[in-house]
Amino acid sequence: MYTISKAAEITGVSAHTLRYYEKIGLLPAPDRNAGRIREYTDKDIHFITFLHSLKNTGMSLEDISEFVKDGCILTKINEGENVTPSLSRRIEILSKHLTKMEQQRRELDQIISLTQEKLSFYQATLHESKDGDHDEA
Amino acid sequence: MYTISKAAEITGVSAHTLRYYEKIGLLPAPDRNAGRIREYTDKDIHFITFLHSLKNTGMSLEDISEFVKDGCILTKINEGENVTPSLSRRIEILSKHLTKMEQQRRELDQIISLTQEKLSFYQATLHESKDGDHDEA
DNA sequence: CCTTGACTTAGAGTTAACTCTAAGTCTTAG
DNA sequence: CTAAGACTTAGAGTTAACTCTAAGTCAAGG
Repeated sequence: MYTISKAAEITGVSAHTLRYYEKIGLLPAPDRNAGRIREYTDKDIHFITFLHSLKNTGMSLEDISEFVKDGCILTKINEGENVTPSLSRRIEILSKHLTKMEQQRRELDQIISLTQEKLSFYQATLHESKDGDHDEA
Repeated sequence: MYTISKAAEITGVSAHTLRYYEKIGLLPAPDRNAGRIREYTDKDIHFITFLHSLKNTGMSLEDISEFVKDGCILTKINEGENVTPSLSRRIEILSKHLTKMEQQRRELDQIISLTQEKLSFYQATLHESKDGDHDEA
């Protein structure tokens, strides 16, 4: 069990932002200690970290919202609540996001490869120049 | 050779934004037809697409700027201009970005796997329910 | 010749996503 | 008992990255 500031520290999302996310419905409200103070569980922490990853990979809060709510990913879908959208709708949303993420993954891969190439080239150059040119400008 | 609006169409970056990027120094100024109208080459288009990928994968313009300028990735580094930073500095910058992107890729991979799992689960459920439950809410 | 699409500068407006302030309450540990 | 850290609502301020408007110029095509 973690307080909001502890959760902030662990996840890298500020306490302010955690309350903000809760307010806009992006995060489920955590349980409260004696009905007063937020108590984040490991599961909550995990979920927050997951959202943070989605953000880091360039997804907007709006998209994340649709993704986690309608897609119900990582949230309880088997507890008999009647709030889940239809199966085929969920499949549609998840497929859409999957396609987008796979495209993004390809782009990222390409950039990583390019960067690695460039980097090896530089490093080779640095080695060669040990007896000859010098480096600093 | 492409006009700005053609380039916009191809790359998905608006003409406005192309001029904006040029203005803030993110894009090199393309050659002009009779010194007046921007003419984008295939190389320019390629570079713009590359920048767009960086953006899509969540990099800020500031980071992109540092990445493409100091890292000199995809830009001319072998034409005897004295503007390149030192080799070791470039290596440092590229390494830093590479680490960040690799972390991002790990996160993205994780999300993709999770999504794929969820999706197969849904699809299996959909198949099973062919004789029994029905789908639409 | 006039419309279309390119160009310019300068600056205003917008949207997303925070980020903070005010102004107050409550509770527990020292 | 008081300071620290939790909480509340309501709303103001900030930053990034566009996005658009104004108000004008210029050149080529139908």
